[in-house]
Amino acid sequence: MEERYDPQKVELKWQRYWAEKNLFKTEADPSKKKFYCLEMFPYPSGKIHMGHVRNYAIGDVIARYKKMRGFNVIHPMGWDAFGMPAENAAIKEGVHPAKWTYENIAYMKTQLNRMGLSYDWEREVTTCSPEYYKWNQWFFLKMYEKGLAYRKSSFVNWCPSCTTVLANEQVIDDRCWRCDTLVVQKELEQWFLKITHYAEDLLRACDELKGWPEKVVLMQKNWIGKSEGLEADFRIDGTDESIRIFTTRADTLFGATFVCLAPTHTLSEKLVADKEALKKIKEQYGKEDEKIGLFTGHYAVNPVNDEKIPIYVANFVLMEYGTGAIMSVPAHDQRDFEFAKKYNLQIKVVITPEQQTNPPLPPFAKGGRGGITNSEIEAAFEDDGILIDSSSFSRLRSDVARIEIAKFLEKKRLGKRVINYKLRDWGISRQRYWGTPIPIIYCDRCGVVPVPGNDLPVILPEDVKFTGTGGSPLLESEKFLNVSCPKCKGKARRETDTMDTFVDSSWYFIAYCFGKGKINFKSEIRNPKSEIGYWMPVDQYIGGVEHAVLHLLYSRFFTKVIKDLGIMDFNEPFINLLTQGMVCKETLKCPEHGWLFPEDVKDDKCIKCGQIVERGRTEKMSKSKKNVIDPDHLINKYGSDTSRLFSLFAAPPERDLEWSDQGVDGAYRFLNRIWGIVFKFRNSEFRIRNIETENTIPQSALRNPLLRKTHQTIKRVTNDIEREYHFNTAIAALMELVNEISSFEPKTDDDWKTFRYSIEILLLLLSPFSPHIAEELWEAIGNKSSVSEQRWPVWDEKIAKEEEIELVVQVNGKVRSKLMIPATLSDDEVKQKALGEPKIKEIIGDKAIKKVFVVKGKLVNIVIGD
RNA sequence: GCCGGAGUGGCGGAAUUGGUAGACGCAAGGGACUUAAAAUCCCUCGUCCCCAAAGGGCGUGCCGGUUCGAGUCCGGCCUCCGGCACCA
Repeated sequence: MEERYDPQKVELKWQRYWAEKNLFKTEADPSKKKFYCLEMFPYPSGKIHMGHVRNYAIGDVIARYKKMRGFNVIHPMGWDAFGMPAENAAIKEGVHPAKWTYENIAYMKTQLNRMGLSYDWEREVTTCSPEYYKWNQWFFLKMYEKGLAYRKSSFVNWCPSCTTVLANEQVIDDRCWRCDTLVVQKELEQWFLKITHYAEDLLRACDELKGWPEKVVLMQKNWIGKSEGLEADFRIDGTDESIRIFTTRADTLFGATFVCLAPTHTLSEKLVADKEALKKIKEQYGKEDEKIGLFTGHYAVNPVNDEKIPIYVANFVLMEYGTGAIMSVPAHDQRDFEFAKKYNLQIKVVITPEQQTNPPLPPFAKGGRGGITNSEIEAAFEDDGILIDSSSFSRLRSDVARIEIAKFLEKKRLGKRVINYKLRDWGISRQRYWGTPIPIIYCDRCGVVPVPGNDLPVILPEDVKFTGTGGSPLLESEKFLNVSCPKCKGKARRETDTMDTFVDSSWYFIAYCFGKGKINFKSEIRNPKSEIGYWMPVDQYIGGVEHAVLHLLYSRFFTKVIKDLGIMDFNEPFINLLTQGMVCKETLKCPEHGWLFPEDVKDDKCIKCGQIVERGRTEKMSKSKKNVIDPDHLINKYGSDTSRLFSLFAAPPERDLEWSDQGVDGAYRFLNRIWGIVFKFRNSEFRIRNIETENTIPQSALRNPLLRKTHQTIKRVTNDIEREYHFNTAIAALMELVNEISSFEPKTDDDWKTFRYSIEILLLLLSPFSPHIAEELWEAIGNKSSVSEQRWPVWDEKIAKEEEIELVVQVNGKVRSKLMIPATLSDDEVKQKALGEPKIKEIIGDKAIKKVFVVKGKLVNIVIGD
């Protein structure tokens, strides 16, 4: 053994050893209890970043720990390999997306291996390979058969820069989530997956997600956005037609003073004569900055009171939600209020706050009831209250009135109670090349024809041109485009759109269950020996919170579809979810040169201009803010054991982690100290006398403080890992043990045995966090087999227990004294000890003792009078 | 605006059920070793009063409450961070 710790040498050695022994290969074994540990697979962008390091370090600790606890652990990794950056690289640099992607994968795989992660690489999946995406197409066809995949024309978010459609959730503040370009609306024929079919299931099952962070469950619930309301028919005056509206506020129906249609509503086209004006509204559709409307020239009849109210087309009414038409109640809805003000429409108050019914009705109705003019109201009153001016429903409370008015309209057959969801069907069409081809053929004679199952996969052709202008390169590929119709054998064309990459990641965790990446879902339908049945669901999923809605919701949706196909029999894919925090670092900003790298700053000054540099707040690592740490550099300098250890020690996993270069030094020092301890042991006389491992603790050493500390540490580390993976405190406990071992001077053979034993335990406990050094030192103290094949140690409560405790004595809640007492004393004895303490006697003096509280093993509080 | 979460030393963070606030680490200061430096080891380290010690006061964003006892529970506020946001 060398005196100096050389992480590069040690890590390479053990990475080779693990690979040669194929130590992390797993096979289904129904006799063993399984544990599925999964980290979100990366997009192969070129290099891993610190977010990955953290994510995968967390997952690896869990996988290694569970393995030592005796579970049959499946811990796979793969590549989310379709996506736009590959195509952008093709356009910019002329590299084919496939080449670019596979080269990135190769490099990133070496990076992951350098981290010492315990993956079973035989299960690796790559979503851009035909063997993988074939099943995207297969699922699509299955959904098509069941009516869960359909095509419709709709307005979509269009990013002019990426020349593609974006999902609603890919639009952030009206801008493209990738390139920040302002998104415009464009009408296209799109393929949709009917996730709304499962809206209620997905919502209800949220309550089963006990192992998920509450906030993520809440975000899912909000996204699904269930609301109960009423659909009501407003007849168009002078015609037989009517407008169906949706409202959650049936109690305000008497306050409706106009009706608004979405610009794309079929009736808008019918009712508006001025097509130019309508077109303008359409262009402004969904724009949040301004509400604009257009009077149709027609009137609607309010079904509750037969009042005639004007019909408008308004840009703020969404076609996608409810019925695409609303009744407007400006007195009780802020949006309607703003619209009414702008177009000078009537505002009628019908709800009044509960406490203020009598006598005045401010601030809404200064002039009493009726005849209220626009100028008298400053804002809509949106809360529930008591109904007024609502015929026989007046004086009812809002919650009651909603039901009563709904019943009334149902009886008249002019309305019905309905449930609405914010959740929309999932538009999966992308006008992009680097994705899964949608397996559909368009025939002039037969129309839309699905590709027959036996013809899968529809291969993405490689010989296409990337111009960067216009639409998808597939449009130019005659070979791909022209096909004979599967039904009539006539001339037909292929669909050229590809699928949203969220489809790929919606089932990859199931794909890992197939050994050696041989995915075959067909053989899994109603298969009692299914490997999916053994491995799924995922016991622990770990990833960034940025996927709290999209990826997780889509995966839940796919799980339900796959269950309905008879492939699996559980509802939810991920039992436990851990959303790790971001990796952040201090930022540096020069007033002239903007963000600076740390090496551009000397003595708090910018090396370019000499101006004082502002130390900005710590923010998520990003290239643009120049506060990133490159994992390659880090591992070259300190090794992966140190990198992993620090990222686990600096903060609990779910919280943001602030990167600190000195903190990394500290972690490195800690590993060096352990190295030093083992080196000391190796060179000890005891070791030389006992070449064969001596590993029994003699009876006479059972009360050794180091042995006690060792058992206390097993307990603490185990509990900290079990208690929501609090690795930071687990590592702190290991540091305490190392401090204790360092200061321990073995003299007798018993001492040496205890010394060796505590080192052995230390290495076992350390191994999930920093596995390479643990292996190396495990070997150095004389063990033959790999540390990762050992069982997790168990503590003995009797040994861990302290013989003496420090008793805190309080008087009136203030700490006045501390004394050591035997741990075995009864409450009464403890009380007497406390009262007998000279200092306490002095404080009490002749004051009356009112009460004495004894907290077992901890403290005594004596309450005295003045 | 709505819905969440969080505020603890110079810093990252501990405190598991209401029971010693500040574990562990970082930084800082002092010392040992060394020709010197690095590395390593030892000591100090919330704050105020006191020459110092002993001792004591204050202290977990702010104000109040419950309790023998509150970082932890309750009520009200402030600040910061996330998510959602014309969803009728």
